Amino acid sequence: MRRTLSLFNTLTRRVDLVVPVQDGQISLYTCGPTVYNYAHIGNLRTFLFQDLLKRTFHAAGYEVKHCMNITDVEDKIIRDSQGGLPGDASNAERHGAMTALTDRFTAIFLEDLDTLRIQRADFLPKATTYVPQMIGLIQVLEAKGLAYVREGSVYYRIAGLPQYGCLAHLDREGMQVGASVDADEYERDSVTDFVLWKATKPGEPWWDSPWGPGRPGWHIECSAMGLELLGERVDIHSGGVDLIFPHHENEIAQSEGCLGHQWVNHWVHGEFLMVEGQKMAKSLGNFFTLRGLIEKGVDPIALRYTIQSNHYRKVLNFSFEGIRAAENSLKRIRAFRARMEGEGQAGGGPWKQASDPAARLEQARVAFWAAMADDLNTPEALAAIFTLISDLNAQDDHAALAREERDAVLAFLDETDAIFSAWPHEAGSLDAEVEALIAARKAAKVAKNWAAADQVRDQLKALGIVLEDRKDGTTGWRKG
RNA sequence: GGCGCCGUAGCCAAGUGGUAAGGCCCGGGACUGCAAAUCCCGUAUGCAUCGGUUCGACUCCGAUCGGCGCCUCCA
Repeated sequence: MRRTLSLFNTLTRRVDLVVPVQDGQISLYTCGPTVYNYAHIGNLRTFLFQDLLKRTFHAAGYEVKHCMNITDVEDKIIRDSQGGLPGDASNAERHGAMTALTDRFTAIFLEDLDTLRIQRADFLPKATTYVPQMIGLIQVLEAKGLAYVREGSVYYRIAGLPQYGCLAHLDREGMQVGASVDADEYERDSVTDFVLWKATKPGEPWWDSPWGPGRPGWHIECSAMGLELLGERVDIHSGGVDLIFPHHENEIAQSEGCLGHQWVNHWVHGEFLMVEGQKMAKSLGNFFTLRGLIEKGVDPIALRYTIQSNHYRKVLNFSFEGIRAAENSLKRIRAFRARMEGEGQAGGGPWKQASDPAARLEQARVAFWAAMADDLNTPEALAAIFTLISDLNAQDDHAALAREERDAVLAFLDETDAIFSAWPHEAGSLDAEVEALIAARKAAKVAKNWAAADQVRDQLKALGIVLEDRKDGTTGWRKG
């Protein structure tokens, strides 16, 4: 069974149904990191949103071909990697220094993704390995009259492409170009033209090209890798809102200028993250990396949940209070899972009303998917899970759910966890040890030696195990 | 100057023409040796403010106040 999904499309500014170019298959390009430093949690919000997007399509029955590039040549990378080299260093040495930096931070970035349970893309191309394709693309643009050379650099001629501005909804008349830092640095025909190939400068690594030594511009990287790995028609292209202009607008200009037809059907952008009500900035002391937060005791999965439980198109205000709320929300879902994995024990207090667990479950599934299909409305989708939890907890208190009903609920939790990856089945390898301690505690309880009984409970709590006494006199446990 | 977003309970947050989902926190009760988990009850006469349209508006329109983003560094 395949579900249809709709997403807000920056191109149309509407929530549009996603209709794949190839039935049942989604090609997804997401702009990856520039690997010159640690990713901060704002960057990671975008990657978490894209993981949600990808996993949702996968869970909805699509095959997803995902490409995320690694930008490993760029101004800041050059700035940070070339400092220790002598002025007469060879080009090979310069490339070596650049690669040393980018390899290091690429590895760190991938570790961060693993920590957050972000699935690896099918393709993780490095820009530096696609320079020939970039040069080829620029040559096509040159042949079509959309690019021109000035002093060893190549520029895109915006005036040659009528649809320029269609993504950002900007028109050239309304653009304020005075703020451009580079405005007079290059010999462009128009200040709005952008660079495709940069002529080399002293102290920079370079590649040979038909226009002399130089290096690719940032925007051309994504066009080249996207076209090469995902083809001429891509279903979804995604990034942070700040990439709408100029990066994605320029990608469209390059790719469509080259192809002569539309390249990407759906452009999807994730909003920014703020910290405690302010922009994240090193000067404000609120600049967080994943590793920094973990050092402060933040559970990375709580961060994942915090970010994914808010809508991706709304500014998210990160706070430690929010992390705490997320941790407690997750406890509730996980405790419910543990309860469903165990056996029921009826006999609770008052309740509102009986329900048919199977019908109630199906209702939750329908609500969950309706929310996810409507532009990834995760707050509403999670609400469907929480109301199910409340209803079935009450139900199970009174008339214990049968094994097959519990298994059906667990299947739904697995189905939703395939997207959120925050309430998986936890294998209990400590069983024997824990059971022995529980037996010891039971003996103490029978002897009404409460102090000894509580000591066992504290001992297990220190190991991350929470005990739950049941009505029938047995004791259950779970990680918590 | 141009384009655009947001303002819902202590905190987070969905809804967007038919009378306020959900989570966290908090108070009361049940259960328990005490807990934990769970359940039951309670917690916004109101959705920034002021007007307008409508049988009816948080939801549409206008104005105002407040916060934010983009207009070639940026997730």
